[in-house]
Amino acid sequence: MGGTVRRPRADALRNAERLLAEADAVFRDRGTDASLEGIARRAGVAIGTLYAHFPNRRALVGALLRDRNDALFARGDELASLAEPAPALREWIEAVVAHAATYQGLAELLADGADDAASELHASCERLTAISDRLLDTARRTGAVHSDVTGADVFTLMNAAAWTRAHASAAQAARFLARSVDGLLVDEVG
Amino acid sequence: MGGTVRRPRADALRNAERLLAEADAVFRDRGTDASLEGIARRAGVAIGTLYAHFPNRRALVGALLRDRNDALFARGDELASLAEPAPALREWIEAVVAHAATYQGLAELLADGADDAASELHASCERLTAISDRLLDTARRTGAVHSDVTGADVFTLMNAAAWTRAHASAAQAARFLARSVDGLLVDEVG
DNA sequence: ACCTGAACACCGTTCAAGT
DNA sequence: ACCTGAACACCGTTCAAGT
Repeated sequence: MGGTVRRPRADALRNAERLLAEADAVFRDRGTDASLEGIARRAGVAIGTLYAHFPNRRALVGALLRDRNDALFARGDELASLAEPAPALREWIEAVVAHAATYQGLAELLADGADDAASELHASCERLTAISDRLLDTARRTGAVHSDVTGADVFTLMNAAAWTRAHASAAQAARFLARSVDGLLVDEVG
Repeated sequence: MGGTVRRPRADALRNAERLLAEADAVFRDRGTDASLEGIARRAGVAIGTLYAHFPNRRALVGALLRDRNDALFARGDELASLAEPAPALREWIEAVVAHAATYQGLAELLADGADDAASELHASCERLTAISDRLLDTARRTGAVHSDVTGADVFTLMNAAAWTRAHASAAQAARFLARSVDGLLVDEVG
């Protein structure tokens, strides 16, 4: 109460930014299990500085994802107000899968984060599930989707598909995702 | 040529068996990424002994799986000769998923092993895919399964489902698997 | 023929000391 | 207010020396 928010020191800000930039590069290359010491080294700071800014690996990943998450949530809200709910749901799932596959290991962090309230990624997992539920609701009203599918089901599917992207050929992963999404939708046969 | 196969020394045999027993226990507990040093310690041997018997982690996992794999392959051959191909395929998939989920991390080793001819698990991955293809063939002949599904698709699905078992609630994982298998089968509606 | 364990290179995490 | 880097505890992997 009455505590003034101090603006961070300029060097601290610069260090945080360099750490994020190097972490992004390294995680894209080697996945979210990559060495944190290597990231600090590449950013030109001591390992203690990395821990001062990001108390653990998930916090670092979470910071890296913040902007992309916001864009994803906004896109989800847009899609929810679209005329055709089936393509909207499909596009939503594809966007989230692409997101969850940006780093190898991220799908695991997300899947685990949904069930762990202490995870730095927990809130975004709940948001992804909630948006999925919303898209399903409208899709259900037009009979485009099977009636018993939940947002949690979609969240599970998205993580499994993202994981598959890192552990199967691109072709196999694409087939898996397409088949999974088809399984949610009610056959549009005459 | 003419080389006589030497029977291993009794102590070497005992060490290998203790290593396998402890590795199984530890892997069930902590997954296939668990410390090999810890396993050697628990088995009462030096770390070099573990490496002498099993040159790498995959070789250790592979040795552990040998018996279970044989049982699985035999079951697959049985199922292939069953009258009703749809339930046979379903049971096959469920058995393999249970197998691939015995250790956390095993689904990843299997998925990666399919594309890596150097992996100690490669041969069993190919066998699982081949048996899946056989079951699909007979299922296709009775029109029970979608015509474009391949053994590789089923293999991918099984790994994704096994991975999900370790990274979602049991209920979610079961729903995911059930929905995925349903997606393979042609609707049996009148 | 097999086993031991030191040796090397690496890592996560904390925290006293500096600026 | 922030940064440094030593300290501690741990690990994978190899290989010379022993039995």
